[in-house]
Amino acid sequence: MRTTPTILHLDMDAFFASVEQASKPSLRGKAVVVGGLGPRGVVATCSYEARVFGVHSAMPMGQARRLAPNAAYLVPRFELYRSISEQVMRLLRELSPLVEPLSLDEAFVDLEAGGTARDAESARLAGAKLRTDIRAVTGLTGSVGLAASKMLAKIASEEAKPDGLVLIPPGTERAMLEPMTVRTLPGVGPATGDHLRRAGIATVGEIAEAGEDELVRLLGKAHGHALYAMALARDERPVVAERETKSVSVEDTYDVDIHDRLRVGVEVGRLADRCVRRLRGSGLSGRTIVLKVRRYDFSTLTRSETLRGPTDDPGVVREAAARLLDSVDTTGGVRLLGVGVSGLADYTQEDLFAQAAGDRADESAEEPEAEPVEEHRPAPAERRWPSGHDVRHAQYGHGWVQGSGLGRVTVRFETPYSRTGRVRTFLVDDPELTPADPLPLVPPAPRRPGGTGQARAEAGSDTAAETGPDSDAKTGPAGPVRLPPTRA
DNA sequence: TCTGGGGTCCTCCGGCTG
DNA sequence: TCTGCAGCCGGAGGACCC
Repeated sequence: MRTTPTILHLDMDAFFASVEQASKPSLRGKAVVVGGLGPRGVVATCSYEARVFGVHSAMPMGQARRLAPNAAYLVPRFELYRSISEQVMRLLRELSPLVEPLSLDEAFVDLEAGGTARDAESARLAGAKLRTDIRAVTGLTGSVGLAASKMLAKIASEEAKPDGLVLIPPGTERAMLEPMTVRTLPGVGPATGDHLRRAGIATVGEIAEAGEDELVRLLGKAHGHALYAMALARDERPVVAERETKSVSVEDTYDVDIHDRLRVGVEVGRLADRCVRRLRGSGLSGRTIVLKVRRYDFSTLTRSETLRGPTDDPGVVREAAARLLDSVDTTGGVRLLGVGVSGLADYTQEDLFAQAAGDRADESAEEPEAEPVEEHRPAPAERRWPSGHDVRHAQYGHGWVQGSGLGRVTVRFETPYSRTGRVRTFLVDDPELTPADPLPLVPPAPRRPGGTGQARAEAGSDTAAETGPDSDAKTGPAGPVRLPPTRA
């Protein structure tokens, strides 16, 4: 166990929603919800302003809309988030070569391995500088936790949220953990939490009191030992820069349950192709094919088949998935289908079957996906002009889609560095309106020497009220933005 | 309008094998 | 030759995380 708080955990604050607010001045200080907008969508992330209404991630979108009907609802723009995440990860790698990304918005850094910090004070300075740099480069805020282990660093960053830094001094860990609820510990979700609560264990201190044997009895060997160790603040897991992929899978939830058995078969084939494309894209092949089916009543079952050797042949994966489907009863309808491949190997051509199938496989893997059936897709206008996506108008310049429907699309013309912009409505096939790439959240540094400060100050404006005198901004920071109704 | 998508890890069970 | 056992592997499901 290390004795210095030199493991850093970074967690970007409400990442997707913050990116959207940074790129759209009119949304700053407003309730923003990012997630799937279809009938079965869920919330991916929401701004802190939306959390006030009780909205949280993983909540069904319908429930979120009931709680915060006036919030801005946007579809995720993963490409944009990925590019900003790369900027952040680059800053982390300047601190240490040992960076373990957990997702687009979270990572561990071993500061000791990078030589940037060997004691508490230098760790704190490194963390503070990181937060400043992230703000300068991306215009966003991140929370930093510093501690002697990964578990504690993660708990510290959670405590630091939003936009803060918390360092847990070595020696104080157990006293800090004791009163916390069991759900604080990583690996304790709703089911384990309930299980422990029924056994009279509600806090981390009570886990420690219960003893290791009792924990193993309650939760099994692996989970019991691990949880007991964590309750005593013992966590020796190292920061690991490279993680091997263990499986690749794709799945789709359908807006309407599929009842037609033939159609289920077609969808499974399509998913198998998509899965193989991803597999090949990563230069991998795999032995075990997994079919996942979620039925109309939300019951989920998986069927798997292990081949004699690894494959990345779409024909082989498709056939295996079809065989697995034969053993599943889909009467009543299915809401989700998925195909995955595990038992991965680096791409090798040991699979003779795949070699023999060579050309045919390549052809089918390149096939563009057939158009899904209309009933399972969003309305045409929403499909062409997704909410939140950037556009450019020949006359009015850069903006973003605020809503669309019934042949109209409503655009707000503003950029990350402008004041709150005005709204205009166009016909969906207006030739002057085209999709556009997102702009950087922070404008490129001006060429004149020493002139980077202004750009940062503008991009960092926090509330709509500060961004300009435009009418919409005057609803005040607490007033959620109202998207125009879909009728134009 | 109930409940996404892409992962990882663990447990349990049954069959096979030495 | 039969039986018991341990260990491994495949398959299924559950829990959790972001």
